[in-house]
Amino acid sequence: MTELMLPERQNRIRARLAQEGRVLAADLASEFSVSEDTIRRDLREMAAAGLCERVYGGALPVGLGNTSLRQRMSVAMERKRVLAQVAVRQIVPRSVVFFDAGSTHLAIAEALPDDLALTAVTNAPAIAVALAEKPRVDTVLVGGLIDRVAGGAVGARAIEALSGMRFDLCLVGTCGIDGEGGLSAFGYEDAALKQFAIARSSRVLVAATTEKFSIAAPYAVAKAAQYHCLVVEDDADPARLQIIRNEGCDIIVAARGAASAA
Amino acid sequence: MTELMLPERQNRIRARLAQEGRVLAADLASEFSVSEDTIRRDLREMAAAGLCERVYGGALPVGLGNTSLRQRMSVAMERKRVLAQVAVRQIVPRSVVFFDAGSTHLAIAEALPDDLALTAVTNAPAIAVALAEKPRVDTVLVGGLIDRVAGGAVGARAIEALSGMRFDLCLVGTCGIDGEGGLSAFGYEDAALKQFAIARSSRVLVAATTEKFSIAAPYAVAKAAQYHCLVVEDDADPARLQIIRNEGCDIIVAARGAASAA
DNA sequence: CAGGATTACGCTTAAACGTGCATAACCCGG
DNA sequence: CCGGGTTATGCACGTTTAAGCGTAATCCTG
Repeated sequence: MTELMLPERQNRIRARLAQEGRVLAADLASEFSVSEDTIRRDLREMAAAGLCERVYGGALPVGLGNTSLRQRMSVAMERKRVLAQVAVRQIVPRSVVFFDAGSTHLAIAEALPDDLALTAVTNAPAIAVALAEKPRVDTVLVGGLIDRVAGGAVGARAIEALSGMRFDLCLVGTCGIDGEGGLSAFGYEDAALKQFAIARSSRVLVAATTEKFSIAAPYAVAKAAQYHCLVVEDDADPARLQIIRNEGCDIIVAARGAASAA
Repeated sequence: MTELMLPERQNRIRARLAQEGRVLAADLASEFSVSEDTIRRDLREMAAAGLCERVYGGALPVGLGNTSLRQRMSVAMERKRVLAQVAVRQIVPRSVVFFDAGSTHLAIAEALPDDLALTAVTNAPAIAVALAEKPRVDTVLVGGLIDRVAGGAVGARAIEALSGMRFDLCLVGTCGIDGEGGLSAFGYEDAALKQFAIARSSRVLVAATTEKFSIAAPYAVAKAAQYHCLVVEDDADPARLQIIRNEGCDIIVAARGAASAA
């Protein structure tokens, strides 16, 4: 077997993932005649780029049931709940709020108090289910083809459905935040929908767990200047927050335990 | 059987849970060639993540987050699962299927086998969430204002979204069945949506628990001649079934215990 | 209420892991 | 041609993880 260049190797790994539904680090190492270390590095990179999901012993393709929202819900749930507690206070009664898909927003939907009257619009079925529990919330579902990874409807139909609406507040999710506070997403259509929702909202709020700061996703969604409020955890890097604050964003730090604002 | 990685194993357990309604630790251990201890660990983790309910000897599925739907689920949960097992066999691979809102259809969505490829269209967020767990199902969400009672989107926007589609199979719910097999619904808009979906489907299947035969809902949806197949429980009144059969419907009786049919 | 089945818990082992570092290949501006 | 810088890779190290085993506690059943 002729020696492969790095991108070739990663492409082959992707192909095998798609074809066989899984890859083992040891297999790949012997197949490509490289050390398992190298393979692990590849898999780590690919996972960071959203091309696969890292598991012990190898990797699995994204969205094979393992990336269900419910699964993501189970990781860092506690942290997301803390963010949600704070974010909920930013919602003014009787306003029209867009809930973007995402586990953090699911936590926010669950955290809504029972006496809060609201018109909620969402493209994520799981969020719609959570909202149905809230007696005073009218829920509008945005239809379209469901993106497994995003966990919500995206694409032309979803955009079309949004085009007749305006929101008082947009809760937009992000897959990664760069140094200047720029948001990015893993999916092309997902990114487009987020941009569209932002453009139709008078106020935009982003809630992000700390790990989002070390993830770079391929598709840009918005710069810091385009959203108004960022809710972060108390272990976020203050230097980076200051940069974003300088762009004109309000930053709310959700302290664990006592959820107080700054 | 090739050795499975941890997330794969847990996914399979989930699949079996959804499909068979329960799992036994001992069975899973021998099936996956791991110790029961490992299986118990899996089940414990899954239970902690809210993916199943731990019981002595194995685990049971846990309903989705929706309370009202969940309540309805738990009432006739077991009966609906039996209906679902039978109804699933009526779904031909690679077809386009409309799932009307309703707890019975939620049970059907959960009962879909993992290897069934399908395009599913639904107006119920809870069903969309269940479908998202199925790796080979493309899910299209029908948007609109959510009707709390029906548990799905209804009204003008939902109708509009449906108007560009045609279905190979329509799983339509009913609130009541009258003496001649006529279907009825509690909601005006809900009834309209059902009629619209039926009109756009080449085949229509109704799954109804026995209590539906003694309920009369205010809005008529369809007569027996308009649907092709009715799945009922084994305690349904044969005389009434015969009347409906005379209208030209196939009737499939789902026997409890042995869910075997042609 | 006794006995077998099932379970949680702590411990152990081997595999897989991430990291830091060294090496070698390559690129590119002098 | 040459020397600094970058990149891909492999290796050694200590760490983490998954899974099995033994034991004692717990649960069902008759």
